[in-house]
Amino acid sequence: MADLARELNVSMTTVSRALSDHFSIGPAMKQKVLKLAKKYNYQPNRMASALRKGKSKLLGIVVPYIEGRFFPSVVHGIEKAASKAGYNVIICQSNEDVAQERRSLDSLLSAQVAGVLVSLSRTTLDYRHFDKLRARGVPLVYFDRVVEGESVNAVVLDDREGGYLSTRHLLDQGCRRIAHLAGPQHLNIYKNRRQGYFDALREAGLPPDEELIVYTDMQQQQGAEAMRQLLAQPSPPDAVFGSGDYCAFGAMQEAKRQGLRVPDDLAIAGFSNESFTLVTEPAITTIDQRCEEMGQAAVRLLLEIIEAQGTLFTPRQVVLRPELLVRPSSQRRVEVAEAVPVLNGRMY
Amino acid sequence: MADLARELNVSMTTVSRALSDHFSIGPAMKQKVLKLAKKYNYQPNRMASALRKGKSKLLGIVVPYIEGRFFPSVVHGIEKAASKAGYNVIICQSNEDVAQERRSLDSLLSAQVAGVLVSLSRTTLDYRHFDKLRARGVPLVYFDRVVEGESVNAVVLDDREGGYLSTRHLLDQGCRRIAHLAGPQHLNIYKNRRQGYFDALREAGLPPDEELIVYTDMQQQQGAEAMRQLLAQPSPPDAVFGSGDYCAFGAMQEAKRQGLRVPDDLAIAGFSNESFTLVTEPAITTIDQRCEEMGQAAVRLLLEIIEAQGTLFTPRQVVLRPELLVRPSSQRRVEVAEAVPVLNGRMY
DNA sequence: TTGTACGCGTTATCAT
DNA sequence: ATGATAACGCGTACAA
Repeated sequence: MADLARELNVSMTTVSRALSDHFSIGPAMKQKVLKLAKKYNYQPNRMASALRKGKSKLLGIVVPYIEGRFFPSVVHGIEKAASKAGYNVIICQSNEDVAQERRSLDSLLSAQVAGVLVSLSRTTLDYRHFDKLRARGVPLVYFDRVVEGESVNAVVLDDREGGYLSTRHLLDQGCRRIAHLAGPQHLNIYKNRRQGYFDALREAGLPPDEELIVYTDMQQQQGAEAMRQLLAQPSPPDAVFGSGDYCAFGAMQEAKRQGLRVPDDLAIAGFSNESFTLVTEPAITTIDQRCEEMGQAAVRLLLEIIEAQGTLFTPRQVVLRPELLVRPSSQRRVEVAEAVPVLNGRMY
Repeated sequence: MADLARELNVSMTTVSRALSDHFSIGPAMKQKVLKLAKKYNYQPNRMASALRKGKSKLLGIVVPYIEGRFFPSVVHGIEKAASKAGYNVIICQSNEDVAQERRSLDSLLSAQVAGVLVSLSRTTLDYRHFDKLRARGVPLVYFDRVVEGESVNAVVLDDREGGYLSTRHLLDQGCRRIAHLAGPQHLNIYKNRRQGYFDALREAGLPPDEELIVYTDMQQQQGAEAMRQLLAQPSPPDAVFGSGDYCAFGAMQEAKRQGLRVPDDLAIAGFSNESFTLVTEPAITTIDQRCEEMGQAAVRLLLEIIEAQGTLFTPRQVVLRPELLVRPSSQRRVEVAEAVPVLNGRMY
């Protein structure tokens, strides 16, 4: 900037204003400055700007990990929305570890981020480390794995609705003994999916049967193990709603191994729309979590809060509607000819 | 810092030095400062530090997108390695678009990153925008989709070896007419995979047959379409080596649809170890690309260059060895009982 | 061992 | 419409 100012025989103030399109600078001057800036390949130093203004153009993300389908897609959505708004995104992984989550937050604070998006680690039971953000006036939006309550900003999928839709669908297919592979109940996503399952049963006038609920860690093996338990019962289930695709798939494998036909003897539904659910035989009915929308919604909310800095902002919880994807694993009566499922995957 | 200095009746210099563990500060003083810093919840301002020192603790990543299996895993590896070294990572997506790739670089320069990791967009044919980095003294490491040549720093998979291993394996299974679903040849990864295919054939004394090579965009549908073409030929192939898992899967579906048995009538191998390859029937033989290692290796190389700033550093190309994962889609003679394949996927 | 004073690149304030 | 100046938070050359 100093170079430009010298060459144009104006002050740095003028240059700065011209570059940031300040109204008090004449169009002629602006043109001259911009042209010279281009010529010299001037790059604004955002750090200096942020230091001076006390406002950076950085957002922080803290996720448990970047793998599988869910988090990468959400991050994808976040980065897309953020960059459109002129923000860059710093990403941190907590690796499902509170201590690392804490360190990530400190790191982001040091980096002077303008706001933070968090999905809680599985081992986070105490939320005090997030107070630091508040204390420093850094807005926070949770997504998916959130702190419950009206006092936080959060974007979540309606997991209850997802559980409800799945179970309801299985009921519609004529199933009456629907088992549920539940996830760790201290995570509200799994609690809510189970609640949706209960709600659908109740609505259908079926009493919940504890025998039909198996608690798992959501892995494929545990799904298979759970299936073994369920099939060993005197009156085994005629359908399974799994809280996740991996365990649902494990259950399906075990059922097939024992000679059951899917969906005729046993209908199956999973959760998360993992890409592999499209290529199993049969393809697995599942719930799409609107990952990318979730990321976008989270960024929108966060930017809103950032812009409302100073003003009082009433915390808001955004709830996204899940989408039920009906596939052969649960379709007992095929009414319409089914299109061949196609992976719309990337080239790698 | 000013507050601490005042409270301890020392200068900011002393505080600064104590916090950065400078040798000229006595242990007693250090303790006092650190204690008070903790009490006041002091967070260093990295921006100010970076501005002053001209060196930030930020690395930039530019990837085409964050989806599928490959890039998320590499990013995972990068973030892990970077944070271990005290760096934060800013992530940008080019969305396979040169213009956006350019903007991402500008953005990262503005953010004053200490170094950049890039995997080229599919539409990048001209590399001049990367000169800006050099001009500004910002080290650059390419990974996977790289600029060819000895003059750049890069980490790549030995794609040729991957193609060779796959084809060699198919030959070992007794296949003699091995088709190849090739990818866009201006991307070296696909060129190299094809080269490996050629090499294996030559080694086995088989002449390459252009009839057996179909060029695709790597999508599932094109794989199926390619399979149709191949099976319509007078002497159809007895094996297919696909440059990617999606097109290999499309080919397999089409083959099954036409009544062929896999692997007996047609053996199939893909590339990339997408998670779905484990759950198809049969599970698809593929090549693991060592995604996480690639990320780590890229960071290691980048940090080496950063630390060698000023010194002359000879550009280096790191080549990772691919791993062939043999699965039922290509195994004609099962010699050992196969363990049940298990998705080691995350809980979502 | 500690302190003084300046500068990193930018922008807000006040003056012209 | 433009300029002079100070300040954001930190690190360091130099002096003490």
